[in-house]
Amino acid sequence: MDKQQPELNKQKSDRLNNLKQIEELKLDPFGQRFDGGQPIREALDAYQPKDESAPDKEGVPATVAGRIMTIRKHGKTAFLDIKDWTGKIQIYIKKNKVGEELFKLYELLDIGDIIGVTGELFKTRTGEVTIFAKQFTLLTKALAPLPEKWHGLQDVEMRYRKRYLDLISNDEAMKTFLTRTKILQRTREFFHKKGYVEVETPMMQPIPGGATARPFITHHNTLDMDLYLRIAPELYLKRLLVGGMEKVFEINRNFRNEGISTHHNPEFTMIEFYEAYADYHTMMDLTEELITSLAKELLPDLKIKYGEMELDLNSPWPRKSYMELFKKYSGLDWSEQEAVIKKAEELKIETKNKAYESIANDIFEKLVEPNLTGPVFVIDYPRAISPLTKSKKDNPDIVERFELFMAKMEIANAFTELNDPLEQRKRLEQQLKNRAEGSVSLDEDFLSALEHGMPPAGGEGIGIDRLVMILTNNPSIREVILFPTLRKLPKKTEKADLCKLKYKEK
RNA sequence: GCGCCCUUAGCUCAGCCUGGUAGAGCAGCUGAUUCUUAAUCAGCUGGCCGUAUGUUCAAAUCCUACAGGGCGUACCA
Repeated sequence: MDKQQPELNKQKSDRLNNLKQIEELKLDPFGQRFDGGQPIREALDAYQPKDESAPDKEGVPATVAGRIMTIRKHGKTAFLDIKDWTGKIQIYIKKNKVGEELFKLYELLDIGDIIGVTGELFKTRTGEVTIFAKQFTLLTKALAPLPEKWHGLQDVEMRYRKRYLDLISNDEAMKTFLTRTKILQRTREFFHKKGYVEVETPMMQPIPGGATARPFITHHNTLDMDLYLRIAPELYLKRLLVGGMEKVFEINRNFRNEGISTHHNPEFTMIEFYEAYADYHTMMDLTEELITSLAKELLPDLKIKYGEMELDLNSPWPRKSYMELFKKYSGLDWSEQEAVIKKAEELKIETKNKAYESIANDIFEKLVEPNLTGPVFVIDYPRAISPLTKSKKDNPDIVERFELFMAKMEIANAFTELNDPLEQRKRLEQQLKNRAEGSVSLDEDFLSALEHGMPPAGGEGIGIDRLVMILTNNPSIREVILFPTLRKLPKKTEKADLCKLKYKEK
């Protein structure tokens, strides 16, 4: 039972046919360098007179390049909408303006093709700024059709798998990702202005540290050793503090081999920054200043709508203690161990083989966090769940740590860094003891770095993806990561059938 | 990991409850059209109804399994 290979999609074969005819006209269907183009936004702006009494700038020359989104044919004339990443402009093509030869090429154009156009700006009868084409050139023939012009690409899975189609056909997606790069750029500028330097530390680490997530393992053949994709850069950045780099930041990916959800992607972007001679109060001020300045550019009044929630980012942001919040929402004092454990069992929280602090923290996550619309700094955490943090002077069981919550999500986590090597060893050993077998060994080199003296410092990590979610009002982390982690498709994936076809002919 | 939901033309979606020859819009093709804009008008093409198994005279529709995806939940100091 040999099933016939399905025929090439009709639309694709039609386009292939157009391509052949273009080649017969001695034109290159995949184009050449195109000089002198301007962003479409700029062309549109060039037409609009600044003050309204000024006359329209009829006839201003314009040259743009972009993808054809729609074609409205009228016999010997046509209107095309072409789009680049700054905007969309209408092109008017008239047979007796561009000449017989070019008009032949126009007739072979398809939606999705990329063209370059030179002409003059004018306003149509209906008031749309348009380029009256004198000249145009095909820069790339598109052999596969675009998604539907009005609804765009809706299929969520395909939007993630074929992000290029999402970017072409959904303006909102493009906008989100351009905003994301803006946020990254502004963040870098912010830290540079504060005298920080950007550094890069290993993504592949022999001992994964700085957090407790399960790591991804890989293997180096020549060295014949296992390496772990980092779960955090923390321990390396602290080594730099020891080395005398006083203000450092790193923006890069972390990898955690845990579940996937609307708030979790296995690889995610984090900025971590460390400042010598500072503490967690310094970090709070810095964070508030940074996020406020990022938000101001997008939402000048600093009032953010995120889904159903409304966040007011105007300073000052409240700072509330962990213990206080615990009491407020659980109705129990953190020190009432028996009552707390009972409550945990009621809430179906796993309590076996778990440290008390970790059980209590589960309650915190379940009962308190859903109330933290924020922005709010939760400060002063229990020591046992914060092994890298310095204790408060007046209470060794509480540490100088805060987490920033926005829209019920943990956005940032920061400490006054623990710089006592003896205390640090104790804490890490304790942590290892509490963990299941098969956990990783102690990072002795990190401890010896501390023995050489790390200045008192404040340090922090901010989850960039989640911050972008909030600032662009996206409900899923997959909407702000260009290529989110997805399952591999089963054997029967869609083939790039045209490529095969072309290859066969040659 | 568990629960609920989704998968039909290149794209956006109906049809499924109540089994009986697979529908629309966009896109595409042919023709008309020298200021249209979700252009319009006339005609046409295009489906392994996610995959596999059942039940049935008959399955897009009902059952089961699997795959991919979404949401929720769990895990993730």
